[in-house]
Amino acid sequence: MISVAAELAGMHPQTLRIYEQRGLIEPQRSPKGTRLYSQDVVERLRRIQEMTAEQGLNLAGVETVLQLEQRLEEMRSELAAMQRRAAEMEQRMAEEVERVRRSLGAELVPYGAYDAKGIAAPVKIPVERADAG
Amino acid sequence: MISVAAELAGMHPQTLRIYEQRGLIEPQRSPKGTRLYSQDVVERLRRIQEMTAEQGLNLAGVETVLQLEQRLEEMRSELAAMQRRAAEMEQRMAEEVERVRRSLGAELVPYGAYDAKGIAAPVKIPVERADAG
DNA sequence: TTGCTCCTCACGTCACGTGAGGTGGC
DNA sequence: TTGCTCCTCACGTCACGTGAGGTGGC
Repeated sequence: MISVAAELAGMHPQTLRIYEQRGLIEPQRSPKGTRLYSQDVVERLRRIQEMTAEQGLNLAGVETVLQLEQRLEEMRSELAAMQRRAAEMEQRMAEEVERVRRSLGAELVPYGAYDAKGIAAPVKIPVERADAG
Repeated sequence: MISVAAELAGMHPQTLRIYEQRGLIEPQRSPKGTRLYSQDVVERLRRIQEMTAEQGLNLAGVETVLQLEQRLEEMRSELAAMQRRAAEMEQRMAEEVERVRRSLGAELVPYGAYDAKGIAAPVKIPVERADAG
């Protein structure tokens, strides 16, 4: 399996062993000790190859860059989640304002349910106000 | 000035010239061509020294890491701005809802503020119904 | 003159990758 | 046996830092 992975990553098999020793990759092992390389590991190897061969990083740089890229990725998704939440909140708030505004008129009308994300249950509103008679 | 900056950064003066040639730093120049190192540049040099000497990065790695760190910093501030905006919006919306509710008169009384997750709180409704009297 | 600056060239060191050498199981 | 795997050791190369050498202005 090491020869296949090395071929796929464009590297020398011995290089893969060295990278493993340095903790850059962690291939599985067969019961007999043969290294088994998953698709993920091969992708990581390609990424490393790109950094070392094309950009000229050394292995210390590769380690640091991989860590930083992971943090960047985490932050990206955090930011995306935040944007979703903000948009959601904005919409909900706008709906709430609209709903309450409507209730200023002659009648209070029931409004649609909130979605399934653990939001407070909708409240049924009396159709006529007590002093409206 | 190069000797002072080199001393401050713990480097050889010649190393500073090499870093400049590689585009890692950009010191000012006096009218006579002498390099002038600002505090910012010295800080950057210290950061580079940390990466090369302590972490063992080469210059290609330093370049990449510095770029990544800058992007991370930008993202951090973007995230912070986003959080501020969300909190602001939440407050504004809550105020709006409150204001409109008040204008309904005495009967509709909201209870409980919105919680931190931007979830709408249930609304307390007048107990009397038109047909209940 | 001394002590700084500017520059270029050359050497020493170290990290890294590759190859060789020797082993063992299908 | 062939062709793979496992491992360790050693060499070649290259990047990098340092020093030397020679210049010029306060």
